[in-house]
Amino acid sequence: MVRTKNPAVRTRLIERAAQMLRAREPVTLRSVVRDTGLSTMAVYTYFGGMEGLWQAVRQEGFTRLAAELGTVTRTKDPVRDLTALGAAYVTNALANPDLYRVMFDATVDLENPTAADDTLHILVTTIERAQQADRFAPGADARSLATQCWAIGHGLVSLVATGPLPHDTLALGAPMLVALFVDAGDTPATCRDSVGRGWPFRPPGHDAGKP
Amino acid sequence: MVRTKNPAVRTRLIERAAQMLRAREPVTLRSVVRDTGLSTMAVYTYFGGMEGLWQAVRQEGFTRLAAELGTVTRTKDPVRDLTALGAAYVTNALANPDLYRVMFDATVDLENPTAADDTLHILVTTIERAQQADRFAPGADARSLATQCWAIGHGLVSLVATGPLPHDTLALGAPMLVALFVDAGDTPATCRDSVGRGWPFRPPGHDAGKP
DNA sequence: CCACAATACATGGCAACGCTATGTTTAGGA
DNA sequence: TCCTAAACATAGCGTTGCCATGTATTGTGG
Repeated sequence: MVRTKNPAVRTRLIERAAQMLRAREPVTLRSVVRDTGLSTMAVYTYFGGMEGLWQAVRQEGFTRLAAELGTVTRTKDPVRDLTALGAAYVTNALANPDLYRVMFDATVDLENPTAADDTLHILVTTIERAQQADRFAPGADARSLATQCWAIGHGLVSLVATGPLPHDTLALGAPMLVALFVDAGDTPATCRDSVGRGWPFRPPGHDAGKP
Repeated sequence: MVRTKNPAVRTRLIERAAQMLRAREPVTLRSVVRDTGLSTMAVYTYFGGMEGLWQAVRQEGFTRLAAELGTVTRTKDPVRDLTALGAAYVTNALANPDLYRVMFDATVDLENPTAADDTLHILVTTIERAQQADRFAPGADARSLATQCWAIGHGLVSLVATGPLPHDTLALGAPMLVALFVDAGDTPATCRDSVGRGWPFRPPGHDAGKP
Protein backbone atom coordinates (compact mmCIF):
# COMPACT_ATOMS: atom_id res chain seq x y z
CA MET A 1 0.00 0.00 0.00
CA VAL A 2 1.53 3.19 -1.07
CA ARG A 3 -0.80 5.92 -2.06
CA THR A 4 -2.90 7.21 0.85
CA LYS A 5 -6.30 8.90 0.92
CA ASN A 6 -6.56 12.62 1.34
CA PRO A 7 -8.93 13.27 4.26
CA ALA A 8 -9.67 16.77 2.97
CA VAL A 9 -11.36 15.30 -0.10
CA ARG A 10 -13.75 13.39 2.12
CA THR A 11 -14.68 16.48 4.12
CA ARG A 12 -15.03 18.53 0.97
CA LEU A 13 -17.52 16.13 -0.57
CA ILE A 14 -19.61 15.95 2.60
CA GLU A 15 -19.73 19.72 2.98
CA ARG A 16 -20.53 20.18 -0.68
CA ALA A 17 -23.41 17.74 -0.44
CA ALA A 18 -24.76 19.50 2.66
CA GLN A 19 -24.43 22.86 0.93
CA MET A 20 -26.28 21.63 -2.16
CA LEU A 21 -28.95 20.17 0.10
CA ARG A 22 -29.44 23.55 1.75
CA ALA A 23 -29.54 25.27 -1.65
CA ARG A 24 -32.30 22.84 -2.70
CA GLU A 25 -30.08 21.61 -5.56
CA PRO A 26 -30.36 17.93 -6.43
CA VAL A 27 -27.47 15.99 -4.91
CA THR A 28 -26.39 13.44 -7.50
CA LEU A 29 -23.23 11.47 -8.00
CA ARG A 30 -22.23 13.66 -10.91
CA SER A 31 -23.36 17.00 -9.56
CA VAL A 32 -21.55 16.56 -6.27
CA VAL A 33 -18.17 16.12 -7.96
CA ARG A 34 -18.75 18.76 -10.67
CA ASP A 35 -16.31 21.71 -10.56
CA THR A 36 -14.25 19.99 -7.88
CA GLY A 37 -11.62 18.50 -10.18
CA LEU A 38 -12.65 15.07 -8.92
CA SER A 39 -14.24 12.26 -10.86
CA THR A 40 -17.22 10.20 -9.82
CA MET A 41 -14.81 7.52 -8.62
CA ALA A 42 -13.87 9.71 -5.67
CA VAL A 43 -17.27 9.04 -4.18
CA TYR A 44 -16.57 5.32 -4.46
CA THR A 45 -13.06 5.58 -3.07
CA TYR A 46 -14.17 7.52 0.00
CA PHE A 47 -17.74 6.37 0.58
CA GLY A 48 -18.26 3.23 -1.46
CA GLY A 49 -21.10 4.85 -3.38
CA MET A 50 -23.90 7.35 -2.98
CA GLU A 51 -25.45 5.51 -0.05
CA GLY A 52 -22.17 5.85 1.83
CA LEU A 53 -22.12 9.56 1.08
CA TRP A 54 -25.67 9.91 2.43
CA GLN A 55 -24.61 8.07 5.58
CA ALA A 56 -21.76 10.52 6.04
CA VAL A 57 -24.10 13.47 5.46
CA ARG A 58 -26.47 12.10 8.09
CA GLN A 59 -23.56 11.80 10.47
CA GLU A 60 -22.59 15.39 9.72
CA GLY A 61 -26.14 16.48 10.49
CA PHE A 62 -25.99 14.88 13.92
CA THR A 63 -22.59 16.39 14.54
CA ARG A 64 -23.77 19.88 13.68
CA LEU A 65 -26.88 19.44 15.78
CA ALA A 66 -24.83 18.36 18.77
CA ALA A 67 -22.53 21.33 18.27
CA GLU A 68 -25.47 23.72 18.14
CA LEU A 69 -27.04 22.23 21.24
CA GLY A 70 -23.70 22.71 22.97
CA THR A 71 -23.84 26.45 22.39
CA VAL A 72 -27.04 26.96 24.39
CA THR A 73 -26.17 29.24 27.31
CA ARG A 74 -26.21 27.60 30.71
CA THR A 75 -28.08 29.62 33.31
CA LYS A 76 -28.97 28.97 36.93
CA ASP A 77 -32.36 27.62 35.81
CA PRO A 78 -31.85 24.10 34.44
CA VAL A 79 -35.50 23.81 33.39
CA ARG A 80 -35.17 26.92 31.23
CA ASP A 81 -31.94 25.49 29.82
CA LEU A 82 -33.61 22.18 29.04
CA THR A 83 -36.40 24.03 27.26
CA ALA A 84 -33.87 26.16 25.40
CA LEU A 85 -32.13 22.98 24.23
CA GLY A 86 -35.42 21.75 22.84
CA ALA A 87 -35.94 25.10 21.15
CA ALA A 88 -32.43 24.98 19.68
CA TYR A 89 -33.24 21.54 18.33
CA VAL A 90 -36.35 22.91 16.66
CA THR A 91 -34.59 26.00 15.36
CA ASN A 92 -31.85 23.89 13.83
CA ALA A 93 -34.40 21.70 12.09
CA LEU A 94 -36.28 24.72 10.75
CA ALA A 95 -33.09 26.33 9.50
CA ASN A 96 -31.87 23.18 7.71
CA PRO A 97 -35.01 21.23 6.88
CA ASP A 98 -33.38 19.18 4.14
CA LEU A 99 -30.35 18.20 6.16
CA TYR A 100 -32.66 17.46 9.06
CA ARG A 101 -34.78 15.21 6.91
CA VAL A 102 -31.92 13.10 5.61
CA MET A 103 -30.79 12.61 9.20
CA PHE A 104 -33.90 10.56 9.81
CA ASP A 105 -34.77 8.90 6.52
CA ALA A 106 -32.07 6.31 7.05
CA THR A 107 -32.78 2.87 5.71
CA VAL A 108 -29.39 1.79 6.96
CA ASP A 109 -27.48 2.71 10.08
CA LEU A 110 -25.26 5.67 10.65
CA GLU A 111 -21.50 5.35 10.42
CA ASN A 112 -21.24 6.10 14.11
CA PRO A 113 -24.26 4.53 15.82
CA THR A 114 -23.70 6.59 18.97
CA ALA A 115 -24.69 9.81 17.21
CA ALA A 116 -28.17 9.61 18.68
CA ASP A 117 -26.68 8.96 22.10
CA ASP A 118 -24.48 12.02 21.80
CA THR A 119 -27.53 14.07 20.98
CA LEU A 120 -29.32 12.72 24.03
CA HIS A 121 -26.40 13.14 26.40
CA ILE A 122 -26.61 16.92 26.48
CA LEU A 123 -30.25 16.67 27.50
CA VAL A 124 -29.44 14.03 30.11
CA THR A 125 -26.83 16.27 31.72
CA THR A 126 -29.27 19.17 31.98
CA ILE A 127 -31.95 16.92 33.45
CA GLU A 128 -29.52 15.75 36.10
CA ARG A 129 -28.84 19.39 36.92
CA ALA A 130 -32.57 19.88 37.36
CA GLN A 131 -32.64 16.92 39.71
CA GLN A 132 -29.75 18.29 41.74
CA ALA A 133 -31.52 21.67 41.91
CA ASP A 134 -34.61 19.93 43.34
CA ARG A 135 -36.71 20.84 40.33
CA PHE A 136 -37.16 17.24 39.16
CA ALA A 137 -37.62 14.22 41.39
CA PRO A 138 -34.24 12.54 41.91
CA GLY A 139 -35.51 9.03 41.29
CA ALA A 140 -36.63 9.50 37.70
CA ASP A 141 -34.64 8.05 34.82
CA ALA A 142 -32.92 11.01 33.22
CA ARG A 143 -32.43 9.19 29.97
CA SER A 144 -36.10 8.35 29.65
CA LEU A 145 -37.02 11.94 30.33
CA ALA A 146 -34.50 13.13 27.76
CA THR A 147 -35.97 10.78 25.18
CA GLN A 148 -39.42 12.15 25.88
CA CYS A 149 -38.16 15.71 25.35
CA TRP A 150 -36.62 14.58 22.10
CA ALA A 151 -39.82 12.94 20.95
CA ILE A 152 -41.78 16.11 21.64
CA GLY A 153 -39.32 18.31 19.79
CA HIS A 154 -38.95 15.92 16.90
CA GLY A 155 -42.66 15.26 16.62
CA LEU A 156 -43.56 18.93 16.55
CA VAL A 157 -40.85 20.12 14.21
CA SER A 158 -41.18 17.30 11.73
CA LEU A 159 -44.92 17.90 11.49
CA VAL A 160 -44.22 21.59 10.90
CA ALA A 161 -40.94 21.82 8.96
CA THR A 162 -41.78 19.37 6.20
CA GLY A 163 -45.23 18.28 7.32
CA PRO A 164 -48.84 19.37 7.17
CA LEU A 165 -49.09 21.59 10.26
CA PRO A 166 -48.61 25.38 10.31
CA HIS A 167 -45.74 27.15 12.03
CA ASP A 168 -47.98 28.26 14.90
CA THR A 169 -48.12 24.67 16.05
CA LEU A 170 -44.67 25.02 17.55
CA ALA A 171 -46.20 27.09 20.35
CA LEU A 172 -47.68 23.84 21.67
CA GLY A 173 -44.21 22.79 22.71
CA ALA A 174 -44.47 24.97 25.80
CA PRO A 175 -47.52 23.33 27.40
CA MET A 176 -46.22 19.89 26.40
CA LEU A 177 -42.89 20.45 28.10
CA VAL A 178 -44.63 21.96 31.13
CA ALA A 179 -46.83 18.89 31.43
CA LEU A 180 -43.78 16.66 31.15
CA PHE A 181 -41.69 18.62 33.63
CA VAL A 182 -44.48 18.96 36.17
CA ASP A 183 -44.95 15.21 35.92
CA ALA A 184 -41.23 14.90 36.60
CA GLY A 185 -41.67 16.84 39.83
CA ASP A 186 -41.44 20.54 39.03
CA THR A 187 -43.83 23.09 40.55
CA PRO A 188 -46.41 24.17 37.95
CA ALA A 189 -46.08 27.94 38.34
CA THR A 190 -42.28 27.87 38.46
CA CYS A 191 -42.19 25.46 35.55
CA ARG A 192 -44.42 27.62 33.37
CA ASP A 193 -42.12 30.55 34.02
CA SER A 194 -38.96 28.60 33.16
CA VAL A 195 -40.42 27.07 30.02
CA GLY A 196 -41.84 30.45 28.96
CA ARG A 197 -38.34 31.93 29.08
CA GLY A 198 -36.76 29.05 27.20
CA TRP A 199 -39.31 28.46 24.45
CA PRO A 200 -39.39 31.24 21.87
CA PHE A 201 -42.26 30.00 19.71
CA ARG A 202 -45.51 31.83 20.47
CA PRO A 203 -49.12 31.28 19.43
CA PRO A 204 -50.38 33.41 16.51
CA GLY A 205 -52.12 36.23 18.39
CA HIS A 206 -49.44 36.54 21.05
CA ASP A 207 -48.08 40.01 21.71
CA ALA A 208 -44.45 39.61 22.68
CA GLY A 209 -43.71 43.29 23.29
CA LYS A 210 -44.16 45.34 26.43
CA PRO A 211 -46.05 48.69 26.24
CA MET B 1 -63.58 16.11 -25.45
CA VAL B 2 -64.50 12.65 -26.42
CA ARG B 3 -62.44 9.94 -24.85
CA THR B 4 -62.77 9.84 -21.05
CA LYS B 5 -60.38 8.63 -18.38
CA ASN B 6 -60.91 5.31 -16.69
CA PRO B 7 -60.92 5.93 -12.91
CA ALA B 8 -60.04 2.30 -12.23
CA VAL B 9 -56.64 2.81 -13.87
CA ARG B 10 -55.87 5.61 -11.45
CA THR B 11 -56.78 3.48 -8.42
CA ARG B 12 -54.88 0.54 -9.79
CA LEU B 13 -51.66 2.52 -10.14
CA ILE B 14 -51.95 3.99 -6.63
CA GLU B 15 -52.57 0.62 -5.05
CA ARG B 16 -49.78 -0.97 -7.03
CA ALA B 17 -47.35 1.71 -5.88
CA ALA B 18 -48.43 1.26 -2.25
CA GLN B 19 -48.07 -2.51 -2.57
CA MET B 20 -44.58 -2.21 -4.05
CA LEU B 21 -43.67 0.19 -1.27
CA ARG B 22 -44.72 -2.34 1.32
CA ALA B 23 -42.80 -5.10 -0.46
CA ARG B 24 -39.68 -2.89 -0.35
CA GLU B 25 -39.52 -2.95 -4.16
CA PRO B 26 -38.29 0.24 -5.82
CA VAL B 27 -41.22 2.25 -7.15
CA THR B 28 -40.13 3.62 -10.51
CA LEU B 29 -42.05 4.96 -13.46
CA ARG B 30 -41.39 1.83 -15.44
CA SER B 31 -41.72 -0.72 -12.66
CA VAL B 32 -45.10 0.61 -11.56
CA VAL B 33 -46.64 0.09 -14.99
CA ARG B 34 -44.89 -3.23 -15.71
CA ASP B 35 -47.26 -6.20 -16.13
CA THR B 36 -50.26 -3.90 -16.10
CA GLY B 37 -50.69 -3.57 -19.85
CA LEU B 38 -50.19 0.18 -19.46
CA SER B 39 -47.40 2.31 -20.78
CA THR B 40 -45.44 4.92 -18.87
CA MET B 41 -47.68 7.59 -20.39
CA ALA B 42 -50.53 6.43 -18.18
CA VAL B 43 -48.70 7.92 -15.21
CA TYR B 44 -48.58 11.23 -17.07
CA THR B 45 -52.21 11.09 -18.13
CA TYR B 46 -53.48 10.42 -14.62
CA PHE B 47 -50.90 12.07 -12.38
CA GLY B 48 -48.83 14.37 -14.56
CA GLY B 49 -45.65 12.49 -13.66
CA MET B 50 -44.05 10.59 -10.82
CA GLU B 51 -44.41 13.47 -8.36
CA GLY B 52 -48.14 13.45 -8.93
CA LEU B 53 -48.22 9.72 -8.28
CA TRP B 54 -46.33 10.21 -5.02
CA GLN B 55 -48.82 12.87 -3.99
CA ALA B 56 -51.65 10.46 -4.62
CA VAL B 57 -49.86 7.74 -2.63
CA ARG B 58 -49.44 10.15 0.28
CA GLN B 59 -53.13 10.91 0.10
CA GLU B 60 -53.87 7.20 0.13
CA GLY B 61 -51.70 6.81 3.22
CA PHE B 62 -53.71 9.43 5.09
CA THR B 63 -56.96 7.84 3.93
CA ARG B 64 -55.92 4.42 5.18
CA LEU B 65 -54.72 5.87 8.47
CA ALA B 66 -58.02 7.63 9.02
CA ALA B 67 -59.87 4.42 8.22
CA GLU B 68 -57.77 2.46 10.70
CA LEU B 69 -58.25 5.05 13.41
CA GLY B 70 -61.98 4.79 12.77
CA THR B 71 -61.95 1.09 13.68
CA VAL B 72 -60.74 1.64 17.24
CA THR B 73 -63.46 0.35 19.53
CA ARG B 74 -65.32 3.01 21.49
CA THR B 75 -65.68 2.18 25.16
CA LYS B 76 -67.11 4.06 28.10
CA ASP B 77 -63.63 5.37 28.93
CA PRO B 78 -62.77 8.17 26.49
CA VAL B 79 -59.25 8.53 27.86
CA ARG B 80 -58.56 4.88 27.13
CA ASP B 81 -60.04 5.37 23.68
CA LEU B 82 -57.86 8.40 23.04
CA THR B 83 -54.82 6.41 24.08
CA ALA B 84 -55.91 3.52 21.88
CA LEU B 85 -56.17 5.91 18.94
CA GLY B 86 -52.61 6.97 19.55
CA ALA B 87 -51.58 3.34 19.75
CA ALA B 88 -53.40 2.58 16.49
CA TYR B 89 -51.54 5.44 14.89
CA VAL B 90 -48.24 3.97 16.04
CA THR B 91 -49.20 0.43 15.05
CA ASN B 92 -50.16 1.59 11.57
CA ALA B 93 -46.84 3.38 11.18
CA LEU B 94 -44.90 0.32 12.36
CA ALA B 95 -46.83 -1.97 10.02
CA ASN B 96 -46.32 0.26 6.97
CA PRO B 97 -43.12 2.17 7.65
CA ASP B 98 -42.47 2.99 4.00
CA LEU B 99 -45.95 4.25 3.27
CA TYR B 100 -45.84 6.15 6.53
CA ARG B 101 -42.60 7.81 5.55
CA VAL B 102 -43.78 9.01 2.17
CA MET B 103 -46.80 10.52 3.90
CA PHE B 104 -44.50 13.01 5.58
CA ASP B 105 -41.60 13.56 3.22
CA ALA B 106 -43.67 15.87 1.05
CA THR B 107 -41.88 18.74 -0.60
CA VAL B 108 -45.17 19.76 -2.14
CA ASP B 109 -48.68 19.73 -0.75
CA LEU B 110 -51.14 16.92 -0.71
CA GLU B 111 -53.92 16.72 -3.28
CA ASN B 112 -56.48 17.22 -0.54
CA PRO B 113 -54.96 19.60 2.03
CA THR B 114 -57.56 18.64 4.61
CA ALA B 115 -56.14 15.13 4.99
CA ALA B 116 -54.30 16.17 8.13
CA ASP B 117 -57.48 17.73 9.48
CA ASP B 118 -59.38 14.51 8.90
CA THR B 119 -56.74 12.67 10.86
CA LEU B 120 -57.05 15.13 13.71
CA HIS B 121 -60.82 15.18 13.77
CA ILE B 122 -61.18 11.69 15.18
CA LEU B 123 -58.91 12.69 18.06
CA VAL B 124 -60.84 15.92 18.59
CA THR B 125 -64.12 14.05 18.87
CA THR B 126 -62.72 11.70 21.50
CA ILE B 127 -61.26 14.59 23.47
CA GLU B 128 -64.65 16.27 23.50
CA ARG B 129 -66.11 13.05 24.88
CA ALA B 130 -63.50 13.17 27.65
CA GLN B 131 -64.53 16.72 28.41
CA GLN B 132 -68.20 15.77 28.55
CA ALA B 133 -67.31 12.88 30.87
CA ASP B 134 -65.57 15.33 33.21
CA ARG B 135 -62.21 13.74 32.63
CA PHE B 136 -60.71 16.77 30.89
CA ALA B 137 -61.35 20.40 31.80
CA PRO B 138 -64.11 21.75 29.55
CA GLY B 139 -62.32 24.99 28.74
CA ALA B 140 -59.30 23.49 26.99
CA ASP B 141 -58.96 23.68 23.22
CA ALA B 142 -59.65 20.17 21.97
CA ARG B 143 -57.85 20.76 18.72
CA SER B 144 -54.67 21.87 20.46
CA LEU B 145 -54.78 18.83 22.70
CA ALA B 146 -55.33 16.58 19.69
CA THR B 147 -52.34 18.10 17.95
CA GLN B 148 -50.22 17.45 21.03
CA CYS B 149 -51.30 13.81 21.05
CA TRP B 150 -50.37 13.60 17.37
CA ALA B 151 -46.96 15.14 17.98
CA ILE B 152 -46.24 12.62 20.72
CA GLY B 153 -47.30 9.66 18.60
CA HIS B 154 -45.54 10.91 15.51
CA GLY B 155 -42.38 11.87 17.37
CA LEU B 156 -42.07 8.52 19.07
CA VAL B 157 -42.90 6.31 16.13
CA SER B 158 -40.79 8.19 13.62
CA LEU B 159 -37.79 7.98 15.93
CA VAL B 160 -38.41 4.24 16.29
CA ALA B 161 -39.82 3.00 12.97
CA THR B 162 -37.20 4.49 10.68
CA GLY B 163 -35.06 6.29 13.24
CA PRO B 164 -32.26 5.64 15.69
CA LEU B 165 -34.21 4.59 18.81
CA PRO B 166 -35.06 1.02 19.80
CA HIS B 167 -38.56 -0.42 19.85
CA ASP B 168 -38.70 -0.26 23.65
CA THR B 169 -38.86 3.51 23.39
CA LEU B 170 -42.53 3.26 22.46
CA ALA B 171 -43.29 2.43 26.09
CA LEU B 172 -42.54 6.07 26.90
CA GLY B 173 -45.78 7.01 25.16
CA ALA B 174 -47.73 5.99 28.27
CA PRO B 175 -46.12 8.43 30.75
CA MET B 176 -46.12 11.16 28.10
CA LEU B 177 -49.83 10.81 27.48
CA VAL B 178 -50.50 10.59 31.21
CA ALA B 179 -48.62 13.84 31.77
CA LEU B 180 -50.57 15.47 28.96
CA PHE B 181 -53.95 14.20 30.12
CA VAL B 182 -53.35 15.05 33.78
CA ASP B 183 -52.39 18.53 32.66
CA ALA B 184 -55.69 18.61 30.77
CA GLY B 185 -57.54 17.90 33.99
CA ASP B 186 -57.65 14.13 34.50
CA THR B 187 -57.02 12.53 37.89
CA PRO B 188 -53.52 10.96 37.94
CA ALA B 189 -54.47 7.51 39.25
CA THR B 190 -57.51 7.18 36.99
CA CYS B 191 -55.52 8.48 34.05
CA ARG B 192 -52.70 5.99 34.55
CA ASP B 193 -55.24 3.18 34.57
CA SER B 194 -56.96 4.36 31.39
CA VAL B 195 -53.71 4.92 29.52
CA GLY B 196 -52.36 1.60 30.74
CA ARG B 197 -55.33 -0.18 29.17
CA GLY B 198 -55.10 1.73 25.89
CA TRP B 199 -51.34 1.68 25.29
CA PRO B 200 -50.02 -1.78 24.40
CA PHE B 201 -46.31 -0.99 24.17
CA ARG B 202 -44.43 -2.07 27.30
CA PRO B 203 -40.91 -1.47 28.58
CA PRO B 204 -38.38 -4.28 27.94
CA GLY B 205 -38.45 -6.06 31.29
CA HIS B 206 -42.19 -5.77 31.73
CA ASP B 207 -44.08 -8.95 32.54
CA ALA B 208 -47.47 -8.66 30.92
CA GLY B 209 -48.88 -11.98 32.15
CA LYS B 210 -50.55 -12.77 35.46
CA PRO B 211 -49.34 -15.78 37.51
C1' DC C 1 -76.23 7.89 -37.90
C1' DC C 2 -71.86 9.33 -38.57
C1' DA C 3 -67.88 12.02 -39.29
C1' DC C 4 -65.24 15.08 -36.60
C1' DA C 5 -62.19 16.21 -32.98
C1' DA C 6 -60.37 15.89 -28.54
C1' DT C 7 -58.43 12.82 -25.56
C1' DA C 8 -56.36 8.34 -23.89
C1' DC C 9 -52.58 5.63 -24.64
C1' DA C 10 -48.27 3.30 -27.18
C1' DT C 11 -43.75 3.90 -29.12
C1' DG C 12 -39.29 5.36 -29.12
C1' DG C 13 -35.70 8.34 -27.89
C1' DC C 14 -33.19 11.90 -24.86
C1' DA C 15 -30.43 13.43 -21.05
C1' DA C 16 -29.07 12.20 -16.63
C1' DC C 17 -28.71 8.84 -13.10
C1' DG C 18 -25.72 5.28 -10.14
C1' DC C 19 -22.35 2.16 -10.87
C1' DT C 20 -18.18 -0.30 -12.41
C1' DA C 21 -14.52 -2.50 -15.66
C1' DT C 22 -10.43 -0.90 -17.25
C1' DG C 23 -6.45 1.84 -17.64
C1' DT C 24 -3.25 5.46 -15.80
C1' DT C 25 -0.87 8.03 -12.29
C1' DT C 26 1.10 8.54 -7.88
C1' DA C 27 3.49 7.70 -3.58
C1' DG C 28 5.37 4.86 0.30
C1' DG C 29 8.27 0.60 1.44
C1' DA C 30 12.06 -2.70 -0.07
C1' DT D 1 15.58 3.34 -6.87
C1' DC D 2 12.21 0.49 -8.42
C1' DC D 3 7.87 -1.84 -7.51
C1' DT D 4 3.53 -2.32 -6.22
C1' DA D 5 -0.76 -1.16 -4.19
C1' DA D 6 -3.90 2.34 -3.87
C1' DA D 7 -5.91 6.71 -5.68
C1' DC D 8 -8.06 8.48 -9.42
C1' DA D 9 -9.71 9.28 -14.58
C1' DT D 10 -12.20 7.58 -18.52
C1' DA D 11 -15.78 5.62 -20.71
C1' DG D 12 -19.59 2.82 -21.10
C1' DC D 13 -23.74 -0.06 -19.34
C1' DG D 14 -28.33 -0.42 -17.85
C1' DT D 15 -32.00 2.27 -15.86
C1' DT D 16 -34.32 6.33 -14.59
C1' DG D 17 -38.01 10.22 -15.39
C1' DC D 18 -39.75 12.60 -19.07
C1' DC D 19 -41.71 13.96 -23.51
C1' DA D 20 -42.40 14.51 -28.82
C1' DT D 21 -44.80 12.04 -31.92
C1' DG D 22 -48.10 8.94 -33.77
C1' DT D 23 -52.25 5.97 -33.28
C1' DA D 24 -56.57 4.40 -31.45
C1' DT D 25 -60.80 5.41 -29.30
C1' DT D 26 -65.07 7.52 -27.96
C1' DG D 27 -68.56 11.34 -26.75
C1' DT D 28 -70.93 14.63 -29.48
C1' DG D 29 -72.85 18.09 -33.09
C1' DG D 30 -74.89 18.10 -37.64
